[in-house]
Amino acid sequence: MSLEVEPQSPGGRRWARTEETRRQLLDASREVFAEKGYTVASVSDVVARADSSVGSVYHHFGGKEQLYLALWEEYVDRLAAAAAASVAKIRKSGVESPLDQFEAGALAYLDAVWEDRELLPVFYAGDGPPGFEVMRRRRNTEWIRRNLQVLGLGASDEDKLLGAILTALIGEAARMTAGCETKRQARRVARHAIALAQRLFDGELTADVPAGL
Amino acid sequence: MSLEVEPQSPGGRRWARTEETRRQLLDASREVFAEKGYTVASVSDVVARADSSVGSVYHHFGGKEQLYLALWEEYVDRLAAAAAASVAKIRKSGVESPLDQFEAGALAYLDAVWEDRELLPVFYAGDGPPGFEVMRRRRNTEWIRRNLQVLGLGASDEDKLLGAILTALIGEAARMTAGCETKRQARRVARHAIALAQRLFDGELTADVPAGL
DNA sequence: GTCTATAGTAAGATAGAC
DNA sequence: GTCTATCTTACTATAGAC
Repeated sequence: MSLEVEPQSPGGRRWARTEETRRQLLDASREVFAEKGYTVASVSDVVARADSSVGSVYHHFGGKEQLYLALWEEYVDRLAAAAAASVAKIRKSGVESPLDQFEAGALAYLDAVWEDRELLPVFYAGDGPPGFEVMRRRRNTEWIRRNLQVLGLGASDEDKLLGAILTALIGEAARMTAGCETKRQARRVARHAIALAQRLFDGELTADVPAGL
Repeated sequence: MSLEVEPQSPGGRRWARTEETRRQLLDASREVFAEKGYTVASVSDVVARADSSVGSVYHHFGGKEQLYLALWEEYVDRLAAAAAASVAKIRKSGVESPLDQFEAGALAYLDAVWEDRELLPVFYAGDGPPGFEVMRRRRNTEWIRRNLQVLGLGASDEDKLLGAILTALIGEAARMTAGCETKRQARRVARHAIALAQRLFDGELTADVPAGL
């Protein structure tokens, strides 16, 4: 957007300062959105918390909505990365079974949800910018479907429904783990949810997938 | 609220007129909310469509939010009534199995969703008054749990999770049936969803429930 | 890049005539 | 009960100094 060509001062101060402002705003917005929700929270609330200014919000993000969206992007990236890393790791260790890979990925995902549990209600309370809920749903469903296409899910109505339900199932598991006090409890919930998910696959896949899976 | 003691004119005109205004506003709001969503739609839009006035909205409902809520109450009542009627009917005909009763109720529910499919996105798009999403979720979960307690679901974390997931499952089925062109397709989706739901019960209930179920 | 001060806008809500 | 006209409020978004 703006010209970033000016040479940074020794030690990268200039960039560091800019990035710091961005971070401060994101961190503050996380707190404020968590407390008040998107609709009620105002830009003033955020900048007050961040010890920054309205102008900076507009400079860095373009407005309240984009600030919220930026926070969300960071969040989903973090969760997706956790899941992907776990899957990569287990594949490297020689596990080929898609179901086992799903289990590992889902578990890592839900662990990450728990670690960052303060943030989940912000995006799942149904209080975001107009159109956000639809966007979030689409993105989640997309992601689940991509992760499950190894299991041979197609584009039939039945498979779409299954995909949507699995997405919802993971979503409910996420809500519940996010509400857990301890990581132990969260893990328990996660494992149970995954078991339920696998119960849904079972009937669906027995036709095509070798029994050894 | 106001004094309703004045004698109605012959044929109940006075009351009829009042009720008519209420209905016009509800019907108009249904259309407007369906087209623009809650946030974007304004009270003026609604009264324009209803050939009514802002004052009337505030007189009858108290504001935009309460108007939306009234529309929702009507909607959920209609769906719940359809489900309850179907369950009552099948029980009267001698069916005792909770699972069969669940099937009948869910099917009737989803049929009703399809009949009134224009309205579903209004309440499931995540665009309602602040706090609505939470309220809707609570209400749905409550309702599902009440309907399933005959199946012996308790208050453990596991059962809560199962309840939440079943609620979500019905929700996804509802979204999808609402998007179907024909009643035939909708039925297909509904049946499939119910089959998936029963797959979730199966593992859960085999311990307590006689095999004959 | 950061800030303060201000403008602009819109919509929910109310008062009061009929 | 119904309507019109108006008020009030609060926010997003911008302009412009530093």
